[in-house]
Amino acid sequence: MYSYTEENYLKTIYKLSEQGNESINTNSIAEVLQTKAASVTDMIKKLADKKLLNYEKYKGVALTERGRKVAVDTVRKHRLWECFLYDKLKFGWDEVHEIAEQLEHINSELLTDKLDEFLDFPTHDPHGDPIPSKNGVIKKSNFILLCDAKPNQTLVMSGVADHTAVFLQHLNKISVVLGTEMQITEKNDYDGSIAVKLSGNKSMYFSKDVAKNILVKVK
Amino acid sequence: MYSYTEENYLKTIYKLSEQGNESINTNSIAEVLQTKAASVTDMIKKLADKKLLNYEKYKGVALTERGRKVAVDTVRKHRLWECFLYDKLKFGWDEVHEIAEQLEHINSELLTDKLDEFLDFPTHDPHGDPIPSKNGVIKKSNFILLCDAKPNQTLVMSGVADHTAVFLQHLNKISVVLGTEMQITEKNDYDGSIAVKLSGNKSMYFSKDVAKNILVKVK
DNA sequence: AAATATTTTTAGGCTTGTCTAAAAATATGT
DNA sequence: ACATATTTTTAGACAAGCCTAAAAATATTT
Repeated sequence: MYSYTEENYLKTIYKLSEQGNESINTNSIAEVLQTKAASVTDMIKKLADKKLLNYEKYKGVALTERGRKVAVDTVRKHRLWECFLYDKLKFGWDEVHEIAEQLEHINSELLTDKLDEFLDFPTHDPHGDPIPSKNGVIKKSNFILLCDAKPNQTLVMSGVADHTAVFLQHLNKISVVLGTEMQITEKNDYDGSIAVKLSGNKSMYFSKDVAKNILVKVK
Repeated sequence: MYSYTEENYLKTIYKLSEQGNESINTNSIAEVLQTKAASVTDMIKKLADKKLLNYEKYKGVALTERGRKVAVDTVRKHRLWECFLYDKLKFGWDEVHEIAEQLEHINSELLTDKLDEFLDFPTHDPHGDPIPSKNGVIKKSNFILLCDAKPNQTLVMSGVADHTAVFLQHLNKISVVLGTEMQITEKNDYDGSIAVKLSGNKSMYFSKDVAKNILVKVK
């Protein structure tokens, strides 16, 4: 239906839209896709011709409903494959993204449905991101950043704001995984660092850089 | 490493080689890949430049050792994915090929290894074809065509010579699956048809057209 | 408001993989 | 063996997706 490249453009524009930006500009797409602005302009025109984007010269782009559907479907496939790689093949959560970048372009609706069923209809991928439903609905998570959480509540580690392998590997190193429970015991205004209490009377410090990339929910 | 298209050319040349032909000619590749001879010539030159094929103008091509390795690895991935689709996702054996044609191009050695392990190191795909080992060795099956088998031996249905969906669906219809046991009770020279006895005192007729596409092994 | 800086688009070109039409080589038939 | 048929290759073109360099539009400074 749509090419590998077209799907990647749509997915990128979708993700930039999710990050708040109303209208997406050429350079930001180029940066994410590691390509040049001129190439982005070419593709934007093509996708606008196909009614997947609304585009006015020099004014940036926004997804149409059709474009959004294609993007969300690609995200759905990506996250389902990540679940497969993590749950079934025992890949680490720092390894799944790269392979899912390829698998997300496999074109078979029946395959996606059967994979979903095989995985027992997961709601979140290994990084805590929600998996869109077949008809394109994404359940908004009510997660907050650890650095914004209040002390003395029981918090459950539920996701990440930084999806890079290096950050995920750092969490591995300090044994922080999805489901880890903690209570903030101390917040230091000076450097934004946070001390928490974990189960079994263990405690741990998070620098601001780490705390601002950890998503938790209040238990 | 190699493009989707390059892998498909190498796989096609490999399969044509397996079917006996010493040197593979341009037109037969074009026919399998549903493309034109001119396109094949272009790609052949490219693959020969990359030392994946031995090629002399107007004399056809043969895989080099390197080319064979790439082709066999693609076949390995294809057949492993077919096992996954059939065993885990419960696709029919007539449905798996088409999807595996896409999945075989996913590029991750670790993924292939972990998939192999997840499937418990299968030796044959859902059509009875052998799965090459990681280092490129294929165990030759000692299967014979049903039409060449002798009467009064116990035969085990073990593979197919025709991999098309229509043939596989026909076998579904007559309930012939891998593992079905039978004994030939009658061979008709006139039309090549064969009568067999199945378990539970059931019997069945195979036309020559069907019998020549069923592979069995003697129990 | 003019000058400067930044962003975006256009113009033209490259590679991959495809095509058609014509030329060249090989194979076949008499 | 020579004419004809078939196969293969070459030549030139096209679409997708990318590039660089230059031009045009927009944004920012002063």
